[in-house]
Amino acid sequence: MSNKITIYDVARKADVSLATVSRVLNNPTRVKEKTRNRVLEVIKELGYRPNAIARGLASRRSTNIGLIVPTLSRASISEMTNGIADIADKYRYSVFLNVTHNERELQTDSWENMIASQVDGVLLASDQMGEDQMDRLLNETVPTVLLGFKDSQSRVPAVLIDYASAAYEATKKLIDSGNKDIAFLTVEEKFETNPEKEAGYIKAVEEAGLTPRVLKFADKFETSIGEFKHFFEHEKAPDAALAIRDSMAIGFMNAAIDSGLSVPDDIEIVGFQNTQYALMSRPQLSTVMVPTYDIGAVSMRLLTKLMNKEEEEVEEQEVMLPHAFAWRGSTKN
Amino acid sequence: MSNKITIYDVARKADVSLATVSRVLNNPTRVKEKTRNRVLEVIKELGYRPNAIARGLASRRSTNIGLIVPTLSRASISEMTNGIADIADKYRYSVFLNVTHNERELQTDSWENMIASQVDGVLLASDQMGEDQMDRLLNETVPTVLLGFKDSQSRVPAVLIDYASAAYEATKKLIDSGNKDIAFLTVEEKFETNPEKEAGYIKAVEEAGLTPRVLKFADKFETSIGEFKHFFEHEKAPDAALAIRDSMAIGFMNAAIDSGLSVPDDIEIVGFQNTQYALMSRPQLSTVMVPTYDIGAVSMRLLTKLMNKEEEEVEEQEVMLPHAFAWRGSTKN
DNA sequence: TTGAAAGCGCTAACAG
DNA sequence: CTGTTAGCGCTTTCAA
Repeated sequence: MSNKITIYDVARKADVSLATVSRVLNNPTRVKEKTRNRVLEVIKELGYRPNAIARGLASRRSTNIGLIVPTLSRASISEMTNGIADIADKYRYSVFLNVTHNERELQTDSWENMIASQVDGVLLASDQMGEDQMDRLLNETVPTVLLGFKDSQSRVPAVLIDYASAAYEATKKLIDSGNKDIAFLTVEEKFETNPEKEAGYIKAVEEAGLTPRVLKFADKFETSIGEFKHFFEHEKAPDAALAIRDSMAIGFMNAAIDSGLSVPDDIEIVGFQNTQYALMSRPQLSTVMVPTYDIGAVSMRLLTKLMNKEEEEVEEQEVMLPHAFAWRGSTKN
Repeated sequence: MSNKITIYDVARKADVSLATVSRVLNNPTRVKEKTRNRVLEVIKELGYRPNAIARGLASRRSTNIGLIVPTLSRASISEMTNGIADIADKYRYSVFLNVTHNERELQTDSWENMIASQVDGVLLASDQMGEDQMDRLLNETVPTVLLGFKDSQSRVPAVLIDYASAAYEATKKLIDSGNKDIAFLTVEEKFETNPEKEAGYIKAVEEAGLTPRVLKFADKFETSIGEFKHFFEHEKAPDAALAIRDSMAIGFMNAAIDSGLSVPDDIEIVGFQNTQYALMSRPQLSTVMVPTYDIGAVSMRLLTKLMNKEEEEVEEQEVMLPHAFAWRGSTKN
């Protein structure tokens, strides 16, 4: 919009047809070097910038991708988005951002419109999609990659970590330290990956002949703070706890300390994600290290391949990224 | 792309011209109700979704806006973006996300291309723009709003808070509590708003006849942690400190506590922004409450007005949002 | 290696 | 209130 200069102006001034100008932009090798240089010069001279919209209409490729996230308030989502943005930039794709707030209403036309015609592919980090919404999304013909969770029926490529194993291993560590009453801190809502984390936790606990203790708190941090306080005033404190998120682990840990317990001596705490939060708490939080940035970067890269049909043959990709652990002050040794 | 159904298909099936279909979509009142309903029905029946790209080309309005941010790793930026996304959605604008990493290189063509033809307006939250870049941005003819900072020459509409006053008032509070050696914690880089905060701090300190003490630490949190530790081992601890960011305040506070000091008795700490971090630290962090979400929401709203030329007459808008303070455990009383 | 010409799917005068 | 007709700025055959 900003530039009134069109491909015609360039063509005229360079004394070639607009087809040639188009070629130097899209298939430079198919234009004689001399002509190409002349055109390039005029382009620079005139400050010509191709109109991406016209290009999109003519070529039926927008070089835009759509990113659907539930919110940006969660550090993990933001970090993923950083990874996506970097790789998208590298491959010259622009990113359409769509924040859904996990609304389950039918009123999802916001992202549907986006998909309708403006994007060549979709990255989906919304972690509370209903089956119905997922179905609608799959009906779209644009390639899609799921970030940090997977379709229950594995119909869609996804990039994630093995949450069940991660939770299993973290719980195992807590068991090996001699803890008997190990709690799992989660939320009521069925986010995509939490059930997996819970399953890993349950498996480890039951294998050890212990009793699972799943505690549910508010999703919203501010609200959960009061619940943690209430918990330590009225319930028996566990020996250890594994939380689905760092922020929840920290809220729980702070409440434990406020109630007079000592971390990690009286109670050990482990979080999930390794956000910046983990380094800010006292003691610093032990946590599952999720390669969040990489999940974003890898899925964007995968999407570029799908958009170019580079791996059309591979029907069902599921990229499992490695996880690790950061053992810090909130656990013993 | 996903839908092969065009406006022609709808027109044919509804037995009207494509112009009429276009009208029911864009100027419903200018179509007889009966016709309108018939068209609407066919649209639904066929599952027709207008192609936004074609629409953009024909109308020369994309209903897209561009959002330029330095990173999403900073909680304040993410929260702003949430506000932007919500209002954009409300006004049916799509958001192009561009993460710059504050690179000062010439290679800024990523956002330049975005602006070239795909957006009707720009929201700029990049807080380290050089004069040259700013100039280039101003050369673009799309309306632009700055978020959380302002153009030094006030040429561009901006939505922000009065950082200088906020810092002044926070410092004043620290002075009134009897502190003499009050430090200001900042970073080396010249982000747009930090000099303002510093100016407010300096003003308050000098007014009270005290000596300013500006301390600079690494921008990256992980790096700064070591520097804080080093500081308390080798330098004289101040009586109080005001930081440019919550995360910095917390890192500094933790280091103070680790060094044997008691907060707030030995040293009072105040942050800036009121992110979730502030509630996670022990003691909880007193901080300047910046209406981050609102800054995003209000600027998006302002941009819609500018894009509709609703306030063309108002040449230089500067929306100053109110700030407040959250006095918590890291300060006395 | 280059040019001519036909659209991409829609909006926006202009008639009627 | 509705239809006709030009484009929007570019890509992409098809010929030359």
